[in-house]
Amino acid sequence: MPKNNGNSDLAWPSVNRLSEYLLILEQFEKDGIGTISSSELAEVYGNTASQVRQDLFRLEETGRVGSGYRVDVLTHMIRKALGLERKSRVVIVGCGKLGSAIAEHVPFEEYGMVLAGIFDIAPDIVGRKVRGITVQDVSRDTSALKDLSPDLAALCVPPPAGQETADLLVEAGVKGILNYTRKRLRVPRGVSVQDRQMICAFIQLSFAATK
Amino acid sequence: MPKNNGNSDLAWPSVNRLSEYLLILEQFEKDGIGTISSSELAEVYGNTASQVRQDLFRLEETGRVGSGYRVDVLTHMIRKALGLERKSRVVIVGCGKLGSAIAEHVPFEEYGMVLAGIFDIAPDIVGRKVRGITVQDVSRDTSALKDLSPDLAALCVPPPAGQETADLLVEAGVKGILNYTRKRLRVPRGVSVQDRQMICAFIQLSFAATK
DNA sequence: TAGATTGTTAATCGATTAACAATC
DNA sequence: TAGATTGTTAATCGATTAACAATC
Repeated sequence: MPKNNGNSDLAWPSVNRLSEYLLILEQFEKDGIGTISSSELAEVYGNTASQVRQDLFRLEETGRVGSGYRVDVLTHMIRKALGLERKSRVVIVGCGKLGSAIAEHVPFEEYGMVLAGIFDIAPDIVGRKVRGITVQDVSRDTSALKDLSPDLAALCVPPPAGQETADLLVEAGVKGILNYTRKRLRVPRGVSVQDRQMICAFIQLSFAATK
Repeated sequence: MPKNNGNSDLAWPSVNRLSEYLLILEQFEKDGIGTISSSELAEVYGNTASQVRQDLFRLEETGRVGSGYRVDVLTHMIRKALGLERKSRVVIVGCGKLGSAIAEHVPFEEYGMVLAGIFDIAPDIVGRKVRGITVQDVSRDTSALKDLSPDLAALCVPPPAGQETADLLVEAGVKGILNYTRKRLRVPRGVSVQDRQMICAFIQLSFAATK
């Protein structure tokens, strides 16, 4: 039986769905459900069984003909395919409402990441403890950022500081930036930026909702 | 010259890009740039000139052969195509760090939306003023939500309350929900949900960054 | 005028859906 | 065994890219 080798590259739409399947499956796991079929997963996700199978087909090991997928095996395989054993080091830059929301609510440890540091420049924020981490001053001491050897960053500073801060991140070796700033960022090749402007989410939602 | 009628339906990937073009163009406008070419926009967005033209082609009125697109005309046409004259009424449910970040930083008014209300259930949050709006108690008075006749909602409550709160929103007539909760929501047909779990953004970023 | 650049059709590419044999 | 359901290939559909005539 031909098996798929784990390093086959996943299509981008597939990666997006897999990360969401993972959350769904973990919910199933918590609810004590041991096995699911592609059509059950499709029902919850909101796509087709065929697409689910096509997505899972790329994974190393998947289901059993006739009886479906074991939830525990599947979550493990998705984690592996998405590279969640990597222990990526995350930093948050800008610790206003949004930055601290991310720090406090995103379960990094559960998905192979570590919140390595939090930065800001405002005197009334620097020095505070957020989720057990002391907020450091980016402006004064660039080496502090570099010393953390961060892989990924969430950029939550006010728009005017966006590019400048992104440059610092790149210099510190960050390879991926989640941009919550309204400004577009210029980064060198090899660094990926995902734009996550909240207003766009609302615009898209408003379009979808009146369709 | 064949012109495109404004109600032609846009492809979903196109809608997503258009909402981001809009932010870019507004930045250009602020910088005093009056005209841009498809290749300049593509350069900033990070796609091809051909794709940009294909996206803009669907709009009612677009550019001028030989000399590019007028930034002001284009922003106006994108706004029109995305339906941003609609004055959608937005409510935020759950006013913790994330909910209040959205309330304070998302420029609803600039994009044809109104922040109509903010809700929570925690006694220490209800009654506070956030962006000039008094946080109301959802649990005690469901009619308060209904009275606002909300169109769109951002769901920022803790996971256990997700479905229950979504039900309230649907009952109040909400047609689109931005789900920041980790749980999947069940909603009737006709209501659209966009899942915006932050951890998924990090997972996707980590995958993209190590690609 | 010559150069630039859109509007728009056609070609290509990739992703989704359909189908069904294999088999638990 | 019969029913269910995957693994996997093929067919379809849609989106992106290429190309170029029209024209500012």
